[in-house]
Amino acid sequence: MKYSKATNYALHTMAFLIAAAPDRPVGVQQLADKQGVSPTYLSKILTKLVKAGLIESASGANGGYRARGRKEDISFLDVIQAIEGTTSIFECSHNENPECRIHQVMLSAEDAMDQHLRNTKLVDLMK
Amino acid sequence: MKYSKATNYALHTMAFLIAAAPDRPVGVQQLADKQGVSPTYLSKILTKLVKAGLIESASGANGGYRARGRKEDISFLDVIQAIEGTTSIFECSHNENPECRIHQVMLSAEDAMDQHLRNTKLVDLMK
DNA sequence: GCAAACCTACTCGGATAGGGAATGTCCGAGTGGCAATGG
DNA sequence: CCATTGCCACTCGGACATTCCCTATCCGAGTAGGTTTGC
Repeated sequence: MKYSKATNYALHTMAFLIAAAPDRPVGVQQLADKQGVSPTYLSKILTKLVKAGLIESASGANGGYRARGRKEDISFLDVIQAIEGTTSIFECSHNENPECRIHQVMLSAEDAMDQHLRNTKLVDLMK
Repeated sequence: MKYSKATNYALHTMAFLIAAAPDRPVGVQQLADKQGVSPTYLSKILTKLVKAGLIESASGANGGYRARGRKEDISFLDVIQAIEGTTSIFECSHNENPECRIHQVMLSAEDAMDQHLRNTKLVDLMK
């Protein structure tokens, strides 16, 4: 039970993009260098963030990635779900019974964590 | 990012053991039948719970497993950590810097979930 | 002693994660030809 | 007629997107043999 490293890279990348000046997009090479991973690998992660609508990409000369929308609204949960998906953290074997108390407890525990991640925005990191 | 099925089995098994009458230990065969897994597989899960001190085992004829200690004190977190271990849910790639703000946010989010799991006891399931 | 029950080590296939190389695809920007226009 | 200007098509290279591949690790399960204990 762990978050993948991709989530880690995604969070750091998003934090960088949000902190960067918004006029010029940032290339994947620069982002990859900063985190010590290959550009190809990071590109896959960035594509997920693009599909989730958190950033936008520009091809061609002077292209790159740029944060999208109101920066103040982007939460940790947005980034995590873009990478990990939105499936629940726990699956009960007794799924024929949606009333399983154990399942309910696990869901509410997960919800407590999600609330925290939803209320913490990436802009909170820089103050 | 998911809890393993073993955790699921462990929780259901613990709930059953706590609900069972405490006088006679329960055999692994009976527990396995109830959840539709092989006895040998469940045995490995039970061994982890024994090592964590949550249950105790009795060899020989009329042996089996039995909840240990005060049932009211056994929380969801106890069972989960017995199976999954206690390592953190998130590892920051920038671990050379323990001050990483992203890491701190993730830890506090995990702590919110742990609090919930720690405060919910298995006896709460039966009322 | 024997059978019931747990304990442990080993194996094994499949799924997933982490990572990289190569290739495909898109797009801005330079370039060059050509026509229109003004002197 | 000649030079300047403007326009259009084409190419080219930079940059993202995607596909394929390999490796390591973990999970879910099962087998086999050993050990303990009650009768």
